[in-house]
Parts: sequence; C-alpha cells; structure tokens
Amino acid sequence: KSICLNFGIAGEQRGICNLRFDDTNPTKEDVEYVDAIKEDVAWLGFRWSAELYASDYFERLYQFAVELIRHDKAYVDSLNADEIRAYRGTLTEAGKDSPFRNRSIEENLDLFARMRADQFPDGAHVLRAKIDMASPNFNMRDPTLYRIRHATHHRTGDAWCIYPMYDFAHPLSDALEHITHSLCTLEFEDHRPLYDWLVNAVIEGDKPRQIEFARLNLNYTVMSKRKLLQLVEHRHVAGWSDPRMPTISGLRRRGYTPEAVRDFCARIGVAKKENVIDVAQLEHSVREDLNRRAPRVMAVLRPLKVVITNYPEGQVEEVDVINNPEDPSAGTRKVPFSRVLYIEHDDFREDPPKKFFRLSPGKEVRLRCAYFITCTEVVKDDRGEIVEVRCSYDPATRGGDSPDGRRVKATMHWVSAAHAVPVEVRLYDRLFSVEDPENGKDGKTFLDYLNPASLEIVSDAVAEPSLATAAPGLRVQFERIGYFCVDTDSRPGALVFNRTVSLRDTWARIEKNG
RNA sequence: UGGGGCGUCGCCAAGCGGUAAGGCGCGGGUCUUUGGAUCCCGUAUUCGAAGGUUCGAAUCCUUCCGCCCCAGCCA
Repeated sequence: KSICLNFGIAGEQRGICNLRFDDTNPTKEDVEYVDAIKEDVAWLGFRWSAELYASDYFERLYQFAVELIRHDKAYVDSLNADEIRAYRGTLTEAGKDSPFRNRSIEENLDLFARMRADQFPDGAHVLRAKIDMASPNFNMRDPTLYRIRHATHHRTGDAWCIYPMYDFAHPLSDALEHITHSLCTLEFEDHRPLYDWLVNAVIEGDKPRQIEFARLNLNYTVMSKRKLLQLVEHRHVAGWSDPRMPTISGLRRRGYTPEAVRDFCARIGVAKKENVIDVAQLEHSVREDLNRRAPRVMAVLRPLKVVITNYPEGQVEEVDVINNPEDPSAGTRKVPFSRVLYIEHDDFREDPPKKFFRLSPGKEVRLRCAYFITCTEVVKDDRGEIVEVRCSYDPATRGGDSPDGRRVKATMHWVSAAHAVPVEVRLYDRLFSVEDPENGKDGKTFLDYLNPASLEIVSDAVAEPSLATAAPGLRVQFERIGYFCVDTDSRPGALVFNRTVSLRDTWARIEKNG
C-alpha cells in the first residue's frame, strides 16, 4: 500500500520517488531484506529515481549532531538505559532532567567526538536532544539521537561505532534529499513534532514534511512483520514467499499480478481511519484482472472416468477450443477428444438434488467445445463407489451445438484420458481461521488460529496436453474451478499449480442456501 | 487518568453549510458453449450520541461516548 501510494503520488504529480533504506541500526540485519525489497518494488512495476541508504549520510548526520551540540540543543548523557527510562516520567508525570543535561558545550563536543572515536563501550553514553523533559509528548522528552553500537554494518562495515536513531536520521535524510512529502503510518504521528524540531534546528530553506496515513490490515491475515517472521522461523510456512504469505513475493508466487495488486491498493483508498479490508476485495481485483487475461484450460482435479460407448474405439479427433471468451484475439487451440475421458467427480451425481444441472443418469450435458453426451450407465466397485460413468454422444453436436436447437443446462470441462497430463495442484485456504488473528483472545496467540487445512495437495489431477510445456509463472484459468499459476519454485520436471483464487461457485451457493 | 489521532451502509470510502458519490460484499434478474464473466436493478430519510447555531448541518459550536497509538540506547 505504501509503495503504491508513494510511487503513485510521485507519478501523478510528475515528481520523483526515491527508494531509501533507513539502515540506522546495524544489529537489525537489513542485508537479506534489501534485495528482496528492491525486487518486490520492481515487480510491482515501479521505478525509483535514486537508491539511497541512511548510511550514505552518516558523516553528514554526524556533522548535524555536532551542530546541535554547538547550539546547545543536544548533550551527551551518561545515564544507562534503565535510568533514562526512569527519568522519562510516565503518562501523567513529567520527566526529570538528567544530571548530565547541563554539561558544557565543550565537554559535550569532546565526549561525542570520543564516542565516535571508539573510546567507550556500548551503552556508556548516548547523545540526546535537549528539548523538554516535561513535554506531554514522550518523543520530546530529550529523545536519544545517537547510541554506541559496536557492530558491523552491512554497508559501512566497522567505520562507525555510533549510529543515529531513526528519529534523528529520517527527517534530516529527507531534508538532504529535498523530499517534499514524507509519508508514513499513523503510529508516527507523535513523532512529527520531533521531526519538525530537528528540521527547523538544522535545515535552512525548503523543509520536508511528514504526513501520516492508516496502514493496511486484511481480515483472516497477519500483517505484523514480527509475527510473519515467526511463521517462517517455526516452519509453519515454507518461507517468506510461501504462497499463503501476505508478502509481495508470496502473492507473486501465488499467481497475483502486479496490476491486480496495484488495482487493489487504488481501490481501498487512503485515509487516517484504522481499517480492516475484506480479503474479498483483494480477491476481486485478482479475479477481474485474471479473467481478462488468463487463458482457459481444461483440467480435472478429481477425475471420474467417462466412457463414450458409441464413440469408435481408438479414434482421436482434435476439437477447437476457445482460449479466452473475454479476449477473442486469444484464438483457439486443438484439444484431443477420444472414447475415454475424465470429468470432475463433482460434476456427476447419481441422485441429483434439485437444481443440479450437471451430469446424472439420463441427463444430457455439453462437453465444452466437443459434444453433447447423455449418461446411460453408472459403474460401481464392490464398495459401491462410482468408478466409471458410461455415456452416449450425439455426433451431430460436434463443437458443442445441436443442429436441432436442443439445449442443455450444463457445460462441463473434460480431459481425454489417453492424452491427460498429470499435474500436482495446490489448493490454498486462508492461513488463519479467524477474522482477526493478530489479536488473540482468551490467552490465545495468532498461532492458535493457524488453519491446518490452509494447504491441500491434490495429486491425482490431470490436465489437457497443452499444459505439458507450461512455463513457471504461467497463469491460467482451469475452467469452472479457478485461476492457477505454475509454481516458480517447484522440483524440476514437476508440473505444480498454485491456486491463485477460486472462481465464484454459484452451485456452492445454491447448495448452501437451498 | 497526560498527549496524539479516529468515528459516514456488513467492509472500505467520497463529502468540508445547501439537503448522503463510488467500490467490495450481499440479494434479485438478464444473458451465456465456464451455474464463471458480462449487463441491469436493489441494498444509509441518515452520517458515534445528545444538545445548540442556522431558512438549511454529516459538514459550525458544546458536552458526552467509543476505538487506536505513545513511556526502545527498534523502525
């Protein structure tokens, strides 16, 4: 949402948007995420003007800090972390000045230089802004600007042992880049006074300003990075790009298109109200996009054998099948038809309920782009399970139309048994079973709400032969089932499809509502 | 309880003194060689509540209620 917002506004205003990593804390292992973030932003279709890092400004930020000290607006505090917390006060009580608050400018300059020169251990001192310990806003109670951290930074190595805080680096980095609008989420509203204080203290001329908006929340979904990290670390999912993850890489692997994600972000709007978007909204954007562009293909998840008794043994004919009814320019393809076929098990009912239009004994239906068939016999095994359905076909209906104007109420997808390509299909359900998994109730944590059925692997599925050469990343629509994407990360030689999103199943609704 | 924000249809969201846009969802219908899609129609006499100002208020004023964020040497 933030990526689309920032690049979107820059684009609309004919401005530019930089990609900056606020890598102010060397212990937070930013490295592994930098490339992933760049890849994700690029995949979404945005191009940044400059690739920058807060660490690029370490020297200049240091000079800004020195300048603050010279103006008596910052000081070195030698209290430890616990003491600083104790001095900070509470929601209703003002804080107290640190005993080190009135060190001379010279002493502060000297100490700060020695902090940089690696003369103190971690935690010995910090640099603090000298603002107001009685401010009702905690961020103004002499916030920490620099801390000593003997850690190797992924870009500056061991050049520094003091590192600026985000609150210090962010506004000043914005100013250095001549940022006009610095967009961030609501929880930083309380930081804005500090942002402005710093900018006003050291920046001349045009000043950046911070504007906050409400972050995105989705129901049935966990968005907290901390919690998603747990899912990855505890192997509840296969990684950050697991198709069930609400990450860009997860959505990508699942088969979402950048256009769909951007459309979603445009539709949900931007405001300051806390919100929980219905995932149906996201699914709508994907369906709309994929409906327009995904080629149709026939596949059967749970095959039921159908024998066309009056179709010549050994005969094979190629029928023309339309690739995408939403896009005539997509053309047609040839699909082999023969005496033995597979249809979806769900598409046959021996005792059809009311309003069930698909195949049942004596009923005539259309095999898409092929023929009308009528069920003549049901074959069962010893246990009474239906193992085969025998039908007759009407040779006059080739292509799927009856010359006598006879109509059927159902059109079904099918696959020729002899030509079927085995595929593995992964069906995903919501990772969490409750609308609001982030906030556990009754002592439960989000992990207690994990949906054990979030991944179902269907291994008996078969598809029409055209899919044999499907490339990873290819998105298709399995007729009447849903949109699928060839997995980009599966074993060589295996044809694995991730279900992106299912088609709306009206029959399910009829069954449910009676 | 100090401070900062926010409250308009089930979920989002326009509106900013002139008499409640739109989207998702849902319901109904049309059409259909996907029971998909398409297309049509319906979905808030009311804007957290109560007072007040005004010819006129979701929009202004007052009070109240509810929800979120803040006491990292995290971002």
